[in-house]
Amino acid sequence: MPDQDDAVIWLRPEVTGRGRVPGYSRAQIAKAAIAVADAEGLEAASMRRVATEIGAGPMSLYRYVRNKDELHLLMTDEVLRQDWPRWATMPEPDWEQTLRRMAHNLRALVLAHPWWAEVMTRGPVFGPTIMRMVDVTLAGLDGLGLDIDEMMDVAEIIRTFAIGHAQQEHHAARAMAATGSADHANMAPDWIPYVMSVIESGEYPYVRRVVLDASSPHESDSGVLFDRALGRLIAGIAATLPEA
Amino acid sequence: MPDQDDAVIWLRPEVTGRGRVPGYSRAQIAKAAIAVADAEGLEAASMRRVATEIGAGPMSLYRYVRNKDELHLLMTDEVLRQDWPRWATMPEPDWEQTLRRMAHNLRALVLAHPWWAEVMTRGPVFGPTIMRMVDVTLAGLDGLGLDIDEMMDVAEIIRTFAIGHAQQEHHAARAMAATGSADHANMAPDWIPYVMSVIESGEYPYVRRVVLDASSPHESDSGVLFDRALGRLIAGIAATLPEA
DNA sequence: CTCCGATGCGTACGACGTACCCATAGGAGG
DNA sequence: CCTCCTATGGGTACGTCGTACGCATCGGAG
Repeated sequence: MPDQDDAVIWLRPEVTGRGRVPGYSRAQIAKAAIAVADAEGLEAASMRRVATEIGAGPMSLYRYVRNKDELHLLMTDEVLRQDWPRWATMPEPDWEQTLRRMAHNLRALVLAHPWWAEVMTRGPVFGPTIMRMVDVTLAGLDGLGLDIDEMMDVAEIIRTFAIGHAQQEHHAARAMAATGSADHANMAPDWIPYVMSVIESGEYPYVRRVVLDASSPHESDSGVLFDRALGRLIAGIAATLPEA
Repeated sequence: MPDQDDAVIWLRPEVTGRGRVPGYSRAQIAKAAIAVADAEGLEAASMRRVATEIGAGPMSLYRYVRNKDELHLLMTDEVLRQDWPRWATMPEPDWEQTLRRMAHNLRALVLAHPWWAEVMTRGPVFGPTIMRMVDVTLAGLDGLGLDIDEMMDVAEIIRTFAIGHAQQEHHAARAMAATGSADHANMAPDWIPYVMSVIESGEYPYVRRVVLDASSPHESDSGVLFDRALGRLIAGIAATLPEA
């Protein structure tokens, strides 16, 4: 895990040494915001909500963070920082193994914190641990005859795939949980009648097959589906390496 | 392009035949909302804003759409409907060509309407044209010995990759445009000093190389980068096909 | 002890999503 | 033709949001 001092190198300095001592910490704020987002979604992690969650006034967080977007960056970096033990032993000597581990780590993060994918894909993401992750990944791709742009491109492909696929897995799992449990009527998805009308219209034969012929234990082996697709992607990358 | 009547099969019926005749149309609302989102981002396409844009009152849109989320679904489907000529001639006899065209179409849509990727990845997306797109894609994967789950999985892999990669391209292009044009000081990215501090800290050698050694015309050939990565992915899929 | 800079936070403004209600338009049935 | 009935457009209102601004207060530096 990166040093706690890394938090000093943030968009704003943690402590300045002058004036009143802060009553909260960025890590504390991030943890509270993460808890809210995990339980109720990213949009629930608002400035005011997180502030009241830690017992602070509505405007107090602005001493630690400039925007709501910066709060979300803080949360995103903190999540990765808590997961850092999985990354600390990278890169592997084998570049394929490095990419595999990176992809599986990202997938696990998205499944654990679904809002994380939203922040990671909405725009460029910065933070000390994020940068360290990029550095580790690129280090694992060094010495293959790729220049820095190509290395970054390969890393981005894996990153995009892993986060996007995991996000899709999460949505599928949620949809199945919502349709399967009719007893939990509180989260009955409102698009069910529309999907029914679609498959009854007869104009979408393949969509109909997807809905009706889907194998039930779809989620149990989603991990191996992910790994299989990842293997295909890595094999494709290996095939176009310079010294292959 | 799908029939305009397809709009009738929507989450709510377009016209009921009784009572006062509607003064607006879903297509009109969607077009206005798309214009706003293209110009100022998805979060600017609010209920009130779109309503005033078409000269309606704050609550009038709720006669055409149930939620803000449903407005975004409407926009998303309308964008695809306008792009439908590119899809109407699919599927190709060659499944690889079908996937290639699908991926390139999705990429073009994301680059033309960056907010589109956000809606497509935030949750399950429905709509008549979306369903048709899924149907066409799955039709292109029929007869390869895959069951419907595997066909859907292959399509999702390509879809996830294309949208995610295009979204990343867009962010990279925006970042480069923002840093390159210092004259347009209105959109000076606020993370520049942080990135500078990161590469000056010396702790992130590869990030430093990415920032300093990046080849300038990064965006000109981003299309071929996309196509190369897509080719890798398709080759990987082809290698694991049943009758290969 | 004094000072001064940073902190915590109250107030306030505009924008948001949307629940609720009502006047109204305009085909359907007479 | 008139009447009725239903769906429409929209006004009002409530709670929440991000955040600009200002002020009292705390506590280390001098």
